[in-house]
Amino acid sequence: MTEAVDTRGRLLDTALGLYAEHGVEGTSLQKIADALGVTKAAVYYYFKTKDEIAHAVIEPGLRDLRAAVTAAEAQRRHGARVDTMLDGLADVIIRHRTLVRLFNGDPGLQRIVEASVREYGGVAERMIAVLVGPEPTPEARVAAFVAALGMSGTGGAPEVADLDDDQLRTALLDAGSRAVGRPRRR
Amino acid sequence: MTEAVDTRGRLLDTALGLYAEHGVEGTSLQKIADALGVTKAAVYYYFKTKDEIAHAVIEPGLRDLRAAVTAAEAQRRHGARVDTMLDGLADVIIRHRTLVRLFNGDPGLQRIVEASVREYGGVAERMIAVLVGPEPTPEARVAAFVAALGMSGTGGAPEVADLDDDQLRTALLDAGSRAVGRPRRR
DNA sequence: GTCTATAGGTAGATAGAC
DNA sequence: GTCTATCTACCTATAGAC
Repeated sequence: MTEAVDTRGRLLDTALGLYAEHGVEGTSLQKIADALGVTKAAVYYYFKTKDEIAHAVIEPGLRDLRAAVTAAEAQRRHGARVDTMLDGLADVIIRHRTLVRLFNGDPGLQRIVEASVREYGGVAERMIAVLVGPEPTPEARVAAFVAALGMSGTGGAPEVADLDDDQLRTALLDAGSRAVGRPRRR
Repeated sequence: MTEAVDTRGRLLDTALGLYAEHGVEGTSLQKIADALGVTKAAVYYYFKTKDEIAHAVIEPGLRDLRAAVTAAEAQRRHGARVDTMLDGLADVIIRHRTLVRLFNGDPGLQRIVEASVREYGGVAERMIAVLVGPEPTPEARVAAFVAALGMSGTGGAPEVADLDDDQLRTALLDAGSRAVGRPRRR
């Protein structure tokens, strides 16, 4: 614990907020520096390049999602794999509301994610594979995408920002489960 | 019908492709001009500003979506309103695969859309209102967003680009209908 | 209808003072 | 750890030739 404020952490928070507003490619280092109240040169003290900032912004969300996918893959039966996956996805969405929306939508952020294949490791593809299950029909693939993209997009939408974490988590899980054809009992 | 190629139309197609790759704010006039094989000045012959291009790119999709929402609102019973809305949304998604994905995800494009409120007219809000119905519980609101954003995001996803229009349309409609709790009969 | 040329500004990135 | 100053490259946009 240092006495100084955590400038690096504040920088990442600031960058995420600006990404949500202007997209990654629309967010200049100047904008980040201005919003943070420092100069561009100060930003370069923490990160060597612009891409490195975006990379650091998405890292925590990517870590949590990878853990959720791994937990789902560990289940033996298909039904349990799907349930565990959607449950873990809902948790990740709640913990990273803004980030997950950009992850699905902003082309600039997607470019960053795909460029760093090492850490990425195809986590989205693994998630879809779990949701699709052993019979990869077109219908099953589309249903998996609708559930995953619908839950992610909704979790980051400003229109549901008024819901508290528990309400949103439960409602996302219900809708996503129905989309893949596994409605939850009440 | 002119002998000359439709440069203005090619320009809009080119811009949409670049938007999908780099986002609206990451797409410069230079990139558009280069991809088109002309100079920036030629681009300015057709459009006075950068925003005007983005505006023209989204206009056809916005028109079709508005028509679909209006048709749904004209139905008397809630069930018919939802069915008509999802059916119309699926059609719009099929006709504008790339655009609809950006519409939901790219912050730069959303800024353009919201800036032109006249043509916009809150069509997204009207669509959600139709899907939510007379009882706007948090669960119903979330389900409406999951269906709409899930269908839109999936329709523009490169992973389903191999499906033909009819296959994708039917699968999107099935998954979206289940998400809002109105599963279709087969 | 497309071009060259250029204005005026901002981008990412670096060097070196404090 | 943050600053000033600066580089080169690119940006949007305009003026005017052909």
